[in-house]
Amino acid sequence: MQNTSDKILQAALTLMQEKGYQKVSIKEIAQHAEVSEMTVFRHFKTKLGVFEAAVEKFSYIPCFEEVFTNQIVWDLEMDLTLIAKSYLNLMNKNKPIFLIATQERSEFPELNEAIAKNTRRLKDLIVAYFTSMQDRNRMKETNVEAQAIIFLTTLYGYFSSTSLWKNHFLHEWEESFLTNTIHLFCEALKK
Amino acid sequence: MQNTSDKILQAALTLMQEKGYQKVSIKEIAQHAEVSEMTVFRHFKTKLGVFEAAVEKFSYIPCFEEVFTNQIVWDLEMDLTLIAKSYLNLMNKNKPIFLIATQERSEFPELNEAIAKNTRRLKDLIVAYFTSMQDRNRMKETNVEAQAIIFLTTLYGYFSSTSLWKNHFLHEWEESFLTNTIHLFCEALKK
DNA sequence: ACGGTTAGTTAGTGATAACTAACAAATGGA
DNA sequence: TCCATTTGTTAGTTATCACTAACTAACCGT
Repeated sequence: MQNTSDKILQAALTLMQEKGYQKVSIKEIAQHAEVSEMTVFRHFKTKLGVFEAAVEKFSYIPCFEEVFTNQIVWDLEMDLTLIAKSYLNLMNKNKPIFLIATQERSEFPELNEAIAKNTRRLKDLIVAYFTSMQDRNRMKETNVEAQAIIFLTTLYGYFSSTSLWKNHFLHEWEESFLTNTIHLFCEALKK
Repeated sequence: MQNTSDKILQAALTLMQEKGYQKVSIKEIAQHAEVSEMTVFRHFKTKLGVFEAAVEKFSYIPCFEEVFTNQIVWDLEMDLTLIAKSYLNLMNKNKPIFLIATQERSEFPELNEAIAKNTRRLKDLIVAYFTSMQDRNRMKETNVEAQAIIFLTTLYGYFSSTSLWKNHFLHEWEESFLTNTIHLFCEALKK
């Protein structure tokens, strides 16, 4: 069983990813956490305090470097699968924060930065990987940065549309999207 | 010069796409439109009324069918460019509504539906196009629906990330993203 | 059993915002 | 010039919400 603070933060995050920061009231959070309103203020002083503590507690910073140094096997299809899963794992663990960030762009622009920073790091690692694959003569000579960006953008599009929108065109394709996408990239880039 | 109603709707849309529906006050809209608060209520009765009128006035429904029947030349690269531009044109014209929709998912879920419907229509047209290209022996035999979905998801990822986030990994690649993406798809799918 | 920490209750404050009412000023066509 | 429509002004109502204060009840280790 979790303690009072955790119950509050969990409730806050759950409600805010649905409705956004602004539209969730302290009263609502308290009810959802089954504590009194006063308890929330005693633990976190302000509503902003609740929010910041929740973000702090639930944000996930991955270690991509470990993946790239230990799990790469220099087979384009297998490695792209690994990379895609690493990215989606990052985004899924940060999904509540991502969802709040989209609803509070103007109020908390720094929220996005936390996620974007990780994505940029991953992009650089993919660029390095592609370059190395070209050196090993297993990938066509193309602009590696462009390919890395397109790959990440596709994954972002997949994550974003499935997270944000229920009735998207991806409907019923969620399982096979990844394998089809990686197959496409391999067709285009493999040597 | 536009009339009073138009000035109000324009101001409302401009402010709401930045800050969301909830966080924009009637007072703010009135000031931005250079009218009095009362004028806003007299024209649209409620805040929701302002919003609905703005959405009505500024939503854009494209005619993809015209594009597909008249402008297709059965060259994969040229046609994908055309299709991509049609999609981005749709999304850009509906950008204000898209931006509000992302900030008000829970409050106005039907907003997304308006855009999603067009996207699904476009997807079906792309599937038909790909099928026809296979019949003409100009495209590899693959699952056309998967390819159509991946193509649209990539374009959606591009549009979404550039619209929502300032400091994304796409930075500085915005112009050449399209040509690189289309080139990738042609490499993978052309026969 | 005592004392300190933690939580609940209740009442209230101040700010904001949607919306109303009543009246006055400006505008513009016949 | 007169009338009708549109707009501005001001004052007020109602509701919500973040946040405070003061007191009380339960819990828990020593």
